[in-house]
Amino acid sequence: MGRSPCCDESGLKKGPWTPEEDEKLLQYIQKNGHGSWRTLPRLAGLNRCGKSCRLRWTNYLRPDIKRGKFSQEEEQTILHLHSILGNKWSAIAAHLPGRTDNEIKNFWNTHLKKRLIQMGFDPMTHRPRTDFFAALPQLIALASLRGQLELGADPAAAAQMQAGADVDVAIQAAKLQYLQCLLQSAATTIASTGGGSAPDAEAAALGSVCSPQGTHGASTVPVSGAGDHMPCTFSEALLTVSNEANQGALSSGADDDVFACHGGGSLPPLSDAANPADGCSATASSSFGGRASSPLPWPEFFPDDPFITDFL
DNA sequence: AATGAAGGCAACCGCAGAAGG
DNA sequence: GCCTTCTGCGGTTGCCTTCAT
Repeated sequence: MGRSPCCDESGLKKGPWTPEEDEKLLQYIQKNGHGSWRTLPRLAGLNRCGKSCRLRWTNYLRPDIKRGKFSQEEEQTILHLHSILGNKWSAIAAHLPGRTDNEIKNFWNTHLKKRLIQMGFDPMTHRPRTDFFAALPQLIALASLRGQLELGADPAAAAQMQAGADVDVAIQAAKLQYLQCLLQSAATTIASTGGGSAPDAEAAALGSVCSPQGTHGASTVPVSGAGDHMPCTFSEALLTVSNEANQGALSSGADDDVFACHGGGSLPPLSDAANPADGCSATASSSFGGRASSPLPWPEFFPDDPFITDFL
């Protein structure tokens, strides 16, 4: 490709647009359409390159542009589509009438991305940060070592603890297996990140996301069934929660579904933890894989989680 | 009130693919 | 099939505004 930029001709104005320039461009396009962007500036009497005119039109002057803050529904749609499409801003914008790709990109970079990071999610994969998982084995080993040292240094305490050993060992084993399950999930995520072609992903998005006309909310949850689908990315969790909230189901134990992995101290079955193909091993190729009944830990798994702090 | 830092947004730049000759 | 031109997209930059000290 290597083609020279269209704006390298000297004498063409750059930088912010003046109201007069806006008016000229608006008038011209309303009268004649934009036609060829390259010739437009000359015909419209603008000392700008065509590229600059096109950008100004599509991002600012277009009459159907929606201004103002993004609604919660729009946020959810962006999060969901980004988890599937990645940085395909134009594709995401196509699902948000009145919003430009530039606006969505800016909103993502300045708000949503930071929020995900703050909540411990990788903004690219929408999954818990892998750097935490990378450090987890060492933390576990350290905790184990500390426990053994304490036991060895105090025989009386060791004897006392032996009394409740059966229960403790069982709990610790369960917790360990649960953590292994999480680690397994992280490894799977890393290994499979980036899979899937864009058209496929977009098709999947189209199938599961709101219509362009914006009937969000409950309908944004994948059609596969909110009842048996467990969230595995941030946006899915968000969608599931909001969906269930919309249905007034949260108060009747629906949150047990969303936060089933450890919410309230419940743990996945031990047999499940040993099986990499079960629900505790997330696959990143699609957010909507056939995980019928196994809970996923992602949405609520944080380093400061009571379960984790308790374990360590 | 002044100043520096951080945040937010508009616009630019360069690349890649499509279209046309 | 190759080359050139045009358009669109995503990443990045820089300016302006807001906030904190």
